Amino acid sequence: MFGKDLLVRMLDRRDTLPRDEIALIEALPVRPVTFGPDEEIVREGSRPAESCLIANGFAVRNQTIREGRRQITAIHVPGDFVDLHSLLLKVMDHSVSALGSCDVVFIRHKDLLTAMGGSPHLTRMLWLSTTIDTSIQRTWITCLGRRSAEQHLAHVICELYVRLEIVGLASDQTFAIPLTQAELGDVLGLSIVHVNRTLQELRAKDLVSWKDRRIVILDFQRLALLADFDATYLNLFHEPR
Amino acid sequence: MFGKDLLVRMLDRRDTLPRDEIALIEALPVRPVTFGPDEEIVREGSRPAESCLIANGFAVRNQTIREGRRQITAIHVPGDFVDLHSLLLKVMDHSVSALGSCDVVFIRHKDLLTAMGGSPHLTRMLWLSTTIDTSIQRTWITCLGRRSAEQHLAHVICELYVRLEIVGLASDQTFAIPLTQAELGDVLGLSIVHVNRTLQELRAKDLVSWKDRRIVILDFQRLALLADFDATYLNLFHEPR
DNA sequence: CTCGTCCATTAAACAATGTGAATGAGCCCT
DNA sequence: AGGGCTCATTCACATTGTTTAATGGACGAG
Repeated sequence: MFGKDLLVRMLDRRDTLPRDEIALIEALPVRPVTFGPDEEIVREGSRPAESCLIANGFAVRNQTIREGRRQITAIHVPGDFVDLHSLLLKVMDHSVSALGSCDVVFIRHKDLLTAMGGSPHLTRMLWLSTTIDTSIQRTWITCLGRRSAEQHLAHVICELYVRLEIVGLASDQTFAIPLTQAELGDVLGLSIVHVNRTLQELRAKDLVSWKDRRIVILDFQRLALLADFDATYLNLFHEPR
Repeated sequence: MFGKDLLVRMLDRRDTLPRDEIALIEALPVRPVTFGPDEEIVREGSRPAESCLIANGFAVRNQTIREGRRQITAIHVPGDFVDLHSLLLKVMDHSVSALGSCDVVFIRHKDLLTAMGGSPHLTRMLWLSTTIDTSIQRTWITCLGRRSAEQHLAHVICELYVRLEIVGLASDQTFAIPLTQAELGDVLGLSIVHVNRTLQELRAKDLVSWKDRRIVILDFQRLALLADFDATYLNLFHEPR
């Protein structure tokens, strides 16, 4: 529990985790904390001695720039080891904050190092989880740079659906996520007004419905085609790593 | 040599590499290959059994989208372990190609695993190198999403200068890089025409000169201020990792 | 030398996106 | 019921960026 089961599920989707490695993860001491909407989980500029794993709810990473504007560089779902990289980066160059109410568990770097010390494969699996994050970010770069606002939004919706499905939080073409249009703008790099316009376009084409924090994908196939969505980057292959 | 000295230099800038770990790196068998301009080093969709390190020259990662358009998601300089992540990702979701003439060395995954097997710290240092890539990508996302074309271009120039300085390829506010305006457009997510306009703006402000594949930064301080450039994300801190 | 090619540059029309302001729906608080 | 909030929506207009096309310089091949 405490989200560690979801982490195992997320990793096990990519390569079988042997019993002893699962045991190492389950044995990690955790410090559970619940954050309210918009509360800061990890502060920019801080030097964390622990990493946090999402047990329930959502979190975003954001970089702030001058004049209070910000860009969300990642959306994290339950099972994501949000700032595992702080283990290596030491100083946070961005912050992590809760999207809606969010339960996380903190795990000390010290304990992580101990657990990984005896298991090169477990180390690689955790490394893999950061690598998948990177892969997602590459795709976001492409969406930001070379796709239209409409394609980009469609792409984000497809991605969230697939990622949430892995941890059992999406099915039947629908999922819940507490994302306002303003926050969506910070994800897409668009103004609120344009997010709204873009959302209308997808609605007009009967591709999605987005209401009361719940998204329904009316035609995944057409949505994915419009977005040019190809799930390869999510690394859903189960194989030796 | 073969670029491994640069890799060591790049890592050693972040945490002292003990002699035995340097020896492990130096002992890695390499397969050197030289690529011509625009040649593909790693192909999208392939399943590499080796990772490549840049010894000399530059390489870019790019994702292609419909109609031959593309987005460059990273620029790699000598010393960069370009597709170290293929060790874990297995299937490439993007390609890597040479920018100008580029010498790389390929290192078998098998040999990397062996070298890392006995050294958790070396493993972390290599992991760190992929994590720095991620950090750079996060910053690119922010540039794409929330900064003006002018700021974005200025930011890229500042970043390249700092990164090249580490490996001794930039000094006195100048460095050479074989990047055409079309390619720059694929980095910034802009049209060629707009890249040109944006470059003119920086020239008009006497911030940079960009001619014959050589960039001269006329006023780093003002350029960094304009770009809102903060080098924290490049992790230039030397400390235990 | 001359042709062809690559690259940088410019112009003008057009499309995409941002800004600022106003409105209304829903909801919590009292 | 009323007030004050957040959020979604819409409008008019400003700004930024794209597209297409044309031009000229540099350079290598023949």
